[in-house]
Amino acid sequence: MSQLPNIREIAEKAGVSTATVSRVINHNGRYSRETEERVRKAIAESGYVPNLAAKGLRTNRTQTIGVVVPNILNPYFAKLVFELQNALFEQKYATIICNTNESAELEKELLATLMAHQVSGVVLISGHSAPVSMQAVPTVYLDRRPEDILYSPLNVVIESDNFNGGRLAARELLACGCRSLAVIYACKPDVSQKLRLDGFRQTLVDTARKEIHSTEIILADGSAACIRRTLAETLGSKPGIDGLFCLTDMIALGTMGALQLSHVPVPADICLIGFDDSPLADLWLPPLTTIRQDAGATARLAASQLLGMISGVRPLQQNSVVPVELVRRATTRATEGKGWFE
Amino acid sequence: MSQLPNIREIAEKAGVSTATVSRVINHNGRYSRETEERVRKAIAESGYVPNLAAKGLRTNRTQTIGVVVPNILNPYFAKLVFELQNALFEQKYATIICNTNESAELEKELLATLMAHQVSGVVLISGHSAPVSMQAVPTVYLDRRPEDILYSPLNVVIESDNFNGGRLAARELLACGCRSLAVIYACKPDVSQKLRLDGFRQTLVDTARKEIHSTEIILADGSAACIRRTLAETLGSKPGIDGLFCLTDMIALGTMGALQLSHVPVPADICLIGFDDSPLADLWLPPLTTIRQDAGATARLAASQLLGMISGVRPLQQNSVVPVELVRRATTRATEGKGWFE
DNA sequence: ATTCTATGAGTAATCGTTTACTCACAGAAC
DNA sequence: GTTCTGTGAGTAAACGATTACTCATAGAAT
Repeated sequence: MSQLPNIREIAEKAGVSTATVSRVINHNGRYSRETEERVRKAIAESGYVPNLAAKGLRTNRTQTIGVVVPNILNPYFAKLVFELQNALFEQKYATIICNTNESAELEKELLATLMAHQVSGVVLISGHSAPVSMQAVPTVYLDRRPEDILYSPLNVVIESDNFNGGRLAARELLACGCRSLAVIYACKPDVSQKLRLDGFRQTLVDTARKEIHSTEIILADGSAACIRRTLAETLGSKPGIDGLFCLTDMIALGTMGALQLSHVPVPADICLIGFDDSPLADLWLPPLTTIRQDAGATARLAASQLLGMISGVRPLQQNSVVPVELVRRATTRATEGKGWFE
Repeated sequence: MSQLPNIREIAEKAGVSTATVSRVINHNGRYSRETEERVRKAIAESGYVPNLAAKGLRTNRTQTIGVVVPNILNPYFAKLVFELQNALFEQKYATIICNTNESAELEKELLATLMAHQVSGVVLISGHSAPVSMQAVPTVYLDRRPEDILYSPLNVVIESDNFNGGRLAARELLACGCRSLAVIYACKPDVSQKLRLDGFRQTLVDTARKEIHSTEIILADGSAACIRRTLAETLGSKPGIDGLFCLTDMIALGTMGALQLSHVPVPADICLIGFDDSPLADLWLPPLTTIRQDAGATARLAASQLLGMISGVRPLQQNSVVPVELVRRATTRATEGKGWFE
């Protein structure tokens, strides 16, 4: 039960005042080289670690960032969180990660908890905007932009170039020779997903070629069973579909599973393209062609903007768009003869 | 920039002292029903949230738990963390999650950060034991048991019944009629994996049947490329292998990919069984037979034991073993004729 | 010799809570 | 009428850091 040493003990041990110890720790203020050495020695010998609760109380800076995520079980979000954490830890910030399970109510509760913990900033992947009580906390909206976001020097949005992603997907399918396209998504697309959809539609309109048809497949939910059912129905009523754009990788993998079960060769009969470049996309067989959102770049940008706002820098722009790129793997290369299956 | 309200403002608004407000908030001490109502009203009206840094400073209880995990990108660990978080949040505890990327050095640094944050307790999935400076913090070692763990009323180990899991895997393969088995794992198995291996070996010894052979395939690393290469070599030099036990699901999926690429039908030619019951096991095609570690049960047990220790209860046992179970899916059912592929 | 300036370091107030003491008051017991 | 007991609520001292002031000293400038 030996109590942890506090700053007073260090001060005593080094024969200085607590103020001096604090100054040495924070490289803040003046002290002689000799004093510094004595203090550092005392710290090292006693294994002293400053109490961040006390520090946070005094300075209102807790060195803690709250990250709110819809579902950490989704590999893409896990990647995003992983990268965020790395970037923040480098700057000595700890990360409190919260799952909302897509529930707006739970999200409110979690944000209140984060406020209680006096987080220095918040990263929100949510699609909702934060309550007014949080306007004083620097916030980065990541990946999903809330519709009713209130712009302020403490709010910033970072999102992938979803519109262009949708366009790239459409072009790739067309380049593979697909003529009857379908886009497939869960019934309540968020703002980001709508942009992907817009980019896709716009591209088809722009090509303005009579022989190209397109339809939309809307899923009641994202489960494998639902995908199988809905896909079977659609393929039954509209035969000839030869290109599918799935608005997320998870849906793409579910779709691929459904196609494999019905012995539809991919990409020979149907080309398939996802969105996210989830770690699974590359692991799957056949590896999924997809639109890559660069989780590392996005997370690093989010971290730097957030830390900037925390240290009082007004963000240069309220809205950053991270480029996306097509990652061509095995589900769109129009191969000769047989595909990966059958 | 309106400052958050503090307890003094609430006290003023309700016409009582801060002590009374605190007592009402913590259901601690005496106050009349009428006073309580006035205080609650003031709290609700001002959206007051107690400052946990101050509370933690005073009480040494920060309502925060540190969770240290080797790699949150591994779906099984993600599930564990997810469940832990749910269980802890229900009890009003926040969770700081840290990734060690399997680095012992980074782990030390992360633990120091957690100490600085005055966490109330720690959950460690690591294989190493915590440094002595952390002996005062209640700790749950999860999933992987450190070899040199120091038992104390503040240390507890929770692990799956790995030995029995190994046994179940061996029995399942034998029940499928496999006669030439192999177990496949990465070169530095941790304690848990060694136990799985022991259970597997022991079962083969126990059956004591001459016609049953077994070998071990040791991977230099867990990458898909390495699995493919090593597997090809082994299958080349020792033909006839008809049952594979992979010590983790991720290895199992890599193995399955390698087999699919070499057109080996699963389970017709080779039966395959994993360990963990990662969310991917069920998503994959064909769905993977595996030994399920119940992440939900494990996490809930960990949370309750940790919160128990935090509130001063001596744990009943230092070492809890959570049962595992065989989940039979499509990679071991010896089907008639063709398997899922070819 | 006096004043000025720069440097190094200490004093003490402060952050927002909790909680050990203290106390006023009302009713009960004597 | 006095003492005792229980209840409700206030006072003020912590908790461990940071930092605005203050001050002693020494060397430079006058």
